Amino acid sequence: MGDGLAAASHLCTAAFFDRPVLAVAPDLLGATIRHGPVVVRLTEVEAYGGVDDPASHAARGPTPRSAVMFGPPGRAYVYLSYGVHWCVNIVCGPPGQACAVLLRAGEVLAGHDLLRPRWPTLPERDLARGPGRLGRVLAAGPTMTGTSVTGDGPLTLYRPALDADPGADPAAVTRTARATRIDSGPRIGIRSATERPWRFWLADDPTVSGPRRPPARP
DNA sequence: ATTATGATCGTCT
DNA sequence: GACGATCATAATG
Repeated sequence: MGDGLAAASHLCTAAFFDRPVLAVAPDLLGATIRHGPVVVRLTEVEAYGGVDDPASHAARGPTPRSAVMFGPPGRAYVYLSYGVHWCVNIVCGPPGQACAVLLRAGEVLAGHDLLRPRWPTLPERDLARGPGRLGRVLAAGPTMTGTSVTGDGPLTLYRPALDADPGADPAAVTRTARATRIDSGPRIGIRSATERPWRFWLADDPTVSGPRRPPARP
């Protein structure tokens, strides 16, 4: 391959996403997502709990927009944020639960030739820092909604390089093989269910968009 | 460094 | 017609 992906070229399977969203979300940290020549290592995600989560777009049942989340896991849900930014989620869990993981930030590993001319002054660590900018470097758009991220669509997700056993059962892909600590805290930019610490990030990673320290324990 | 504001449009009421 | 799972820019301490 020659682009640095060799150590991380294990596809995330549909079974990887067919687990509780609170298990999938932290397991996506350190994973890489690719669209064409652009590759990003994920450093920050948020879990959304579907029908039981007031902060989720799926909270009030299926609508034309949220319908994809009610379908099978491993597909992309792309929505327009504030009329400006296209943000990427991955559907998780069994059909009907409408759980998803919002990809919030990452480190660009490949594709600089394409990206750098378009944002010549943006600091390296900011290229995919925040869900809007991450969606931007991935060229996310509405037509991506419903496409699979397990190999057949424009977006492809690869398991973390440190989870290197190709035959491992998805349920065994845990933090035990991970070198980096994971922190968690409240999700960003929402007004309900703010008590749920469902935002996850790689501790001390400079590409994380929000607060990099977990809230103080009372 | 932090804070304020405009942009901009699909989605749902 | 109102409201965002946000970001860039400008103004201010």
